[in-house]
Amino acid sequence: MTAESGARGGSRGGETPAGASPARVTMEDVARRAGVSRSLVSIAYRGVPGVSDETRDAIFEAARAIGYTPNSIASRLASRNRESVGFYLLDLRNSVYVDVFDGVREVTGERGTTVVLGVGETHGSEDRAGLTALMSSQADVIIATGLLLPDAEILELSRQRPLVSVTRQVPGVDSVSSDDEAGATLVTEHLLALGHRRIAHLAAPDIGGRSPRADAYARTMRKAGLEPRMLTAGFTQSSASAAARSLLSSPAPGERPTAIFATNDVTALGVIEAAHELGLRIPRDLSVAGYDDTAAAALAPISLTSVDQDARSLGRLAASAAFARLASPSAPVVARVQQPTLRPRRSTAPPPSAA
Amino acid sequence: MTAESGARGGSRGGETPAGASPARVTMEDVARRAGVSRSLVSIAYRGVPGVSDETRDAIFEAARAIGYTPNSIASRLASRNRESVGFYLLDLRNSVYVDVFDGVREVTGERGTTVVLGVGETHGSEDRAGLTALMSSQADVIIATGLLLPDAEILELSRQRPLVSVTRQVPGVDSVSSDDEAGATLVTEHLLALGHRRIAHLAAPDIGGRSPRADAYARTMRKAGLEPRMLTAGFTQSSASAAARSLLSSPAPGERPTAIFATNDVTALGVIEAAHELGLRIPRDLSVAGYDDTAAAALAPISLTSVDQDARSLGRLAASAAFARLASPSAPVVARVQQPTLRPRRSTAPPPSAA
DNA sequence: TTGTACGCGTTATCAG
DNA sequence: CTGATAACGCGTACAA
Repeated sequence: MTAESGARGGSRGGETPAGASPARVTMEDVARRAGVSRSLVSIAYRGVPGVSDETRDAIFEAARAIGYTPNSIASRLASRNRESVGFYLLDLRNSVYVDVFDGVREVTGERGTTVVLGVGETHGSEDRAGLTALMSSQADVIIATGLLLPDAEILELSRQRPLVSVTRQVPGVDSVSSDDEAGATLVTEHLLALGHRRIAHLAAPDIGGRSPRADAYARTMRKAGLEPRMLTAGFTQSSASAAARSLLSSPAPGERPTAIFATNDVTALGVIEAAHELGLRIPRDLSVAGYDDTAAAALAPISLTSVDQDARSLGRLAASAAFARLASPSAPVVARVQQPTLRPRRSTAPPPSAA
Repeated sequence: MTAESGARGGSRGGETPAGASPARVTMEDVARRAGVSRSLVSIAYRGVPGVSDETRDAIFEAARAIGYTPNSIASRLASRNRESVGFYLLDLRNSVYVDVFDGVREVTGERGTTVVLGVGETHGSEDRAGLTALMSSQADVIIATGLLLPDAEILELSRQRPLVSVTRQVPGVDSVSSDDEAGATLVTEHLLALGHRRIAHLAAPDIGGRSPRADAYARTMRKAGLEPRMLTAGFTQSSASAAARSLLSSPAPGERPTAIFATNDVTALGVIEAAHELGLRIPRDLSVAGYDDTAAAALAPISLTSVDQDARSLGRLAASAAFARLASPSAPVVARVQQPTLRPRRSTAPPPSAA
């Protein structure tokens, strides 16, 4: 990402930009131009009955002529429309969250609701800022995925504004999630069935909630009479890579895990990177599994075994839940859970010893 | 992405959600609770001088107690602060745009400006909606990357609101971009230097602007005495994959290109997919190069030769340009251009014949 | 159908 | 520091 700095581009013949009209054009202006009252313009723009087709056309024509753009800020302030949804996602670089977003847009799109976006940061672990920004912007309900806050704080925030947590269950808060225990169990059993015994788990950082994936991994290992072996890394690929590197290089050859189950695809990619650096081939020397069935996992050269939680569907359900909450604020808390699907790919195979 | 439908989750003991307070708490309420005037509360929240530290604390304490969240909607309507920036990006799945966004956030973050997001759709080619949404939300300047609109329409939109185009030059509009001709030339020359002669280019759809990458490819080929061979695909990986599949399977063996230069990494990944399906190995049977130096390109198993345009830096420059435009609306149009860097990786190698 | 008047929650000004 | 008052641009009865 280091690139030569740029040359100053020419300003084609000293042109002056077209935009930048200092005074904003308002409905008032449109009304005046069209020779009608401001209320009529408002009515025309909202599409409610009360304007003749001709005058309506005249109004839009006038608006176009003077370059009017409706002010949604003022509009939302004036109207009691309690139907706007805010969407918060942790990380734009993890496509699960983007999938969720797409799902949300699918249903909000149908209802004509606009969605305000808030974006967090994996390194700052500061969803607080993004979340409160959404609240300040008067989102009437917030759909959040990838929340890093401890359960207690999420519950507290949901006290200020209805909140639907996606991808993560939070007691006392509406949520739509996938059965992470089931998914992690599927992965671990898959690895066991292939003949692996030294299976390590690269867990997500503790964020003051449950850790269903890690728990299910550990339980399944113990049930098979094996000792779980966990290590923790951050949320980024590079931090996972560093963790995996030390795991794979330090122990005695016979100690090294033959398979690593990473808590998600992003970190699984980090494991793959580390393996490459160490000259370990996948899956010959090491099996790797992730979680989320990200786009990258499906790429042929990667072909990462993963778990599909159908994030898009989660998004759809979350949007429905959000609207339902808006409709009946005091209905009981809903925790919807979906069943995930294992997607076995070439990154997992029998261990070397079993070959 | 097809997953089993979900089971209805239990509603833990019929709890009722915490949130959903029908009446919104306002500054008025805070003022009353703290025993001060509304003006003072406003002053306290804006951080302007005029409040003693003690009363300020008291105000915030009162606000916390009754769960007050400032209403940024009302605030922006009332304030004459014309400094808000809207950011539009085409596709959340193409990490270049996310890089640009990060760059923008870097500088807006320093200035404390919040950024409103608008997201487009690659399949709909409808940036209009996203853009006008940003205008309606009263963004005072718009930074847009991945614009699909024809030059003329962009120019027209920039008439309504100052606009900075990132990643693409548009005559008459502020822009920050990378020298695509230079980058594409680097790639083509790289392939030529490796000994390739049958080099195909997978171009982006025509969107009514210039096509610097395709042009540079064609020019460089001709200069080497070779016939350019172009085909066009959509913006998605799958459409690129389909196009590449037909290109690679139909022609007679000796006709098949030995290298494909795709217009960006997303489509290059599509080419890689197609090659895998056809049993062609990279780079042994086919060299592949992309553009953008996306995260996926750097992954060891992919190792895609690409061009780094330092999108993050583009984002930074765009934000600066946006603020500059806000400061002097009638300054001449600026077109800043950065020089890209070739990132040769393992996906490109000498052609089979030269081996 | 049209125009009037009030309110949304804040900012901003100005005289106390 | 306070309290009153005028915007901000528009939604929304209500009356004409």
